[in-house]
Amino acid sequence: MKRNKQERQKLLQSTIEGTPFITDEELAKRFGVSVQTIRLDRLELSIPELRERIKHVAQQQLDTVKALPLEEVIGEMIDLQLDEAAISILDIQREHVFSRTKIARGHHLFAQANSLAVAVINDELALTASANIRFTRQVKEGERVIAKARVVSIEEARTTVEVTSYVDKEAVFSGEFIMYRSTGE
Amino acid sequence: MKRNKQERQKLLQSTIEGTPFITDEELAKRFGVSVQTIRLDRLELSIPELRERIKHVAQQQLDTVKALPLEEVIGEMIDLQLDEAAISILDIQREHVFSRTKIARGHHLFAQANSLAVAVINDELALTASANIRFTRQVKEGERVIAKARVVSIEEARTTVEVTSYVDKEAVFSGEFIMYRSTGE
DNA sequence: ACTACTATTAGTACCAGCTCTTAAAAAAGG
DNA sequence: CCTTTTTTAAGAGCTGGTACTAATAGTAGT
Repeated sequence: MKRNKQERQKLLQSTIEGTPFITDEELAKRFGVSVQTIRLDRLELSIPELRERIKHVAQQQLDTVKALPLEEVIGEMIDLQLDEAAISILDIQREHVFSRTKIARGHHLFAQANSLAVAVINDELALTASANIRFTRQVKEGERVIAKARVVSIEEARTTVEVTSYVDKEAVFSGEFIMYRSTGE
Repeated sequence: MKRNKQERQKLLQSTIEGTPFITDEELAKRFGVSVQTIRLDRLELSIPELRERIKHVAQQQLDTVKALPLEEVIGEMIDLQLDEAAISILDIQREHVFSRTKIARGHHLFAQANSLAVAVINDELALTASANIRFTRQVKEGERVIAKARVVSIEEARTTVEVTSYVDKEAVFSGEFIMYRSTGE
């Protein structure tokens, strides 16, 4: 049953990926084989033992806890002149793309632009009222998106912000954001 | 040496908090006491053992990773008729709102609508080409947003999808998404 | 000095969840 | 049938502990 082994190992891999906190014993029960077989499989697939897996996950947490401020701004703000202009950078990583095509999902580019539009407003409250956006080129995993926001008009309670995002000087996204603002409330 | 004990326990607490991946043995060396003393201290301070500590940290990581937008669809899909219509639900929680005002950030509503527009397309590849959106009412933490997508026209390589999102039958967001589609590639 | 008490250390048995090794049984293929 | 692959078993050893018992050191009270 060569087939069975291969299939089991594939399943094993994805099972452990999905639920890394699983012991060999539980896996053995789930697949209807002995614990030894599971261990052989892990050996062949170079999957570390439970404790190592847990440690690894925890290590990531320790590493990223300080890097992830659950930001108000999506991407890294590198320039900000209130009511005038702002620039932010977003590195497209695995979590931003469709797993199949590796193309960035639109809402991440939107999020970067939108949060930049919010940040550039020099007021207590800034909310997006409407937006008109275009995705002009696909962005792939690994690319760095630079979003540039420019305030084009300030009216009573509305501000218009234009955001264009680039990868290597090439425009990939552009949008006009009508922002609602109010000092009170 | 009552004092010494108290001081050691305080130090122990902060040491473990700072570097949770430390064994009792290492701690014993660091404080110049026996391993048993460290264990007594942990017992008195209700500090769990190394493995439990690692597990705890990892568990947090796993929780946040799974809560983050790793999903292909933002929100929970509750109805899907390909190339026709789709409905999804998104509960607005703390991570979706501005911490100060508790108002949902626009890009989350956009993300829900956009990913719904992508999902309703019956094709290999579906990308947002452009969108025209309006935020018609603020959405607050705790509210449930129901997004309804409707395919309005299918052309050569473009499909137009209209998405309107509601909270309690009241429209909070609406958008027209021009989607690029292609069976090949 | 004797006693009481706390703090520390030591030692033993046990546990989960493994690794590593040797070996035998079972299944599949030629 | 024999060979090879796959699976299972059995045993020793490891880490980092828990739980429990007991001995020892130090300190204070009377």
